[in-house]
Amino acid sequence: MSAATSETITVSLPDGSNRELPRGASGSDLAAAIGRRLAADALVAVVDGEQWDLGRALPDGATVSIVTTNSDEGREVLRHSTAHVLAQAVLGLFPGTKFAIGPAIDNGFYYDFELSDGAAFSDDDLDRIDAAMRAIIAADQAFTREESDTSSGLEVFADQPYKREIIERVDASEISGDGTVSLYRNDGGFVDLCRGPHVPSTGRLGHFALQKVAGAYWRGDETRPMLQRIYGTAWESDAALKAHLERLAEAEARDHRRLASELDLISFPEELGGGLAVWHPKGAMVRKLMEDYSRQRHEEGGYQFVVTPHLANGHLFETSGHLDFYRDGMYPPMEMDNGTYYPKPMNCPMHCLVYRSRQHSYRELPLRFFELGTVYRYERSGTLHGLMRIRGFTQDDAHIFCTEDQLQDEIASLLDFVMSVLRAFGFEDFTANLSTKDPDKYVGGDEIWDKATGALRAALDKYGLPYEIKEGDAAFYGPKIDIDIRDAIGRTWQLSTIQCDFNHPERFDLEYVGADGGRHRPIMLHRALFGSIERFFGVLIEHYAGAFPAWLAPTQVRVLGVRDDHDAYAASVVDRLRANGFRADWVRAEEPLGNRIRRAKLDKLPYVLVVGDDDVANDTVGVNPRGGDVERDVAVEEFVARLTADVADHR
RNA sequence: GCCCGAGUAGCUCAGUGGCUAGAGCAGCUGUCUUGUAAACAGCAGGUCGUGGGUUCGAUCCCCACCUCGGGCUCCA
Repeated sequence: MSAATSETITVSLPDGSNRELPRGASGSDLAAAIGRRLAADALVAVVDGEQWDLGRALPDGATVSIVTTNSDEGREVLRHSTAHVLAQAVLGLFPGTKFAIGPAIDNGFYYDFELSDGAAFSDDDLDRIDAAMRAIIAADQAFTREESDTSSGLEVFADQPYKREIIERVDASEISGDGTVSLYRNDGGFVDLCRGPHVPSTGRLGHFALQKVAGAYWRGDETRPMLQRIYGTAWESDAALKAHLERLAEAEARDHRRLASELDLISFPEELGGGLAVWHPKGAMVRKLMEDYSRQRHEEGGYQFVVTPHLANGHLFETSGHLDFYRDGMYPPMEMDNGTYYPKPMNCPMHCLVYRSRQHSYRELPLRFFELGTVYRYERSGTLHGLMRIRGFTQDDAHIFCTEDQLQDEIASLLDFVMSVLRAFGFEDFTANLSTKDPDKYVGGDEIWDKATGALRAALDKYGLPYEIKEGDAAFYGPKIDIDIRDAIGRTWQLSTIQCDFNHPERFDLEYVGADGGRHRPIMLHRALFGSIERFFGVLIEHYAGAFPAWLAPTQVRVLGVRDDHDAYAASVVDRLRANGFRADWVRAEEPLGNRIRRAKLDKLPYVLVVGDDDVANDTVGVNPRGGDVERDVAVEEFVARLTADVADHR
């Protein structure tokens, strides 16, 4: 490092080089010294790992990098500053509004407000606010940071109870602890309490869209006031904004509720009650195929099938602890002549009863029980969402009983099994979370926790699955792995879970007889793979945009005669396809061929076969595959071979 | 549960304090005999979410309820 003089400072840059600057130079000055492009794109500086406004003077000897618009960090700053402009616009248009917090979130930002007299924003208001924001941005107002002690901060926000509450919390050392808060002032008299940093001036913003208004509790706490939240999205360029809005439109087009209705898969009849679905023939066929595959894999994987009822006497859930820990998620009890019964919210207690029905030897462990078990959980009405959050659903639930020595191998093979099945359904991109012990709330000894957590981690490492560790996030009864998949348009869904349980074996007094002749406690593993069949089906619909691969498609092939005198041949082709185990149908030639093809395409069938004079003569078909080119004069046997290969390869 | 929004034909949606509430698609009946994403004609289809109120008169205005949709961790 070169020596700094009283007139200069030296900072080091991310590439390891040093740069000398006049004393008092700011992040902006540094960016300008490096290059004009950088100066134009610069938003904030990162000084010794902390984000600073560009205008702050850099300290001598600091490590500094410049955050530009085209980075996640840069977009976060853009969004935060846009939220700030939103607040300025709202306070200008709605005098007397109390404002709360306005952070950047994934892909956007929000700001929470309380309008006077408990009023709410309308869609028209959003348009007015949008216009006011654009005026503030056009004025290119500078964001000016100032630090103040908490007492003067409280004065500045004398009529802003939410800001005061935040300051008081800062004062209580919950956030910064040094007794100061930072304010940002814009031209035009707007001042916000804000940790910062912000872009240098509002002119750097502008590629934003306000999206929706929603209610949100202050601090997410339903005992506190309901605020009006405005959501928006902001990007570094109009092109990026447009791309994001197109992604949202694509997600909407794939919405499983819309596709399930269009493709006649399932419905949610009002008469049935909220959060309950009926499966129509086509949806039920896909479900059957999912279940068939699941059962086949479990059978091959050494699982034993068990079946348990939907109701149980309350004593069972006292033993399992569900009535103590999970009562809010359970359906209300039914009083019956010999006790109080509950619909089951989970299958594990029943599987413990199966285990306990007789004595077990260490020689039979690990024991793997599997059930497609339907459970009922009370979800609050506002949280229900299509198939993704539902009140009655079927888990592909396995419980594995093993010895402590088997834990490591069992978890490793379990993870292999889960991943292999998920891949069979067309998912390729996975991440995992490893949840570890909450030191304030757990059962079982530290030694077994360490061992189990180590086994989970080793399995993830061995498989090469990227994972994050969620410290203290485990349930009280044991550590767990959750597996997220990434779908065709980049969204992630949490599906599978592998959980260690040191509690149930204790509560149900489960035992096995060891080689030493003594009684020992097995360890229990919970494993859901699809999670819920309903939810997994919803994810599949969205992943494939309703166009199921041939092995899952409710109808794989539709055969269409060109004229009605080809119908008999079409029917005979269908018979041959069915004889080969395929799901095929044909449609009478009453309407023009083009229209019948169109309907088959709208139904997203993998194959349409068209048969005419040539085909009748030569025992061939014209193959029109989904998303491919038409091919004429394909021998029926040849087509059967292709479809067989598609199904075998899960295409 | 709470805030906001919505509920009109099987689906997607127009529409109005006042004659008999409309369209497209789907459905049904005919006609057409078709070679790769929309043939033609006709018919039928509605307690305008449910209940109450205001009114001479309500699908429309008011109230309640039901259902659906968006949101309710992201820390100034």
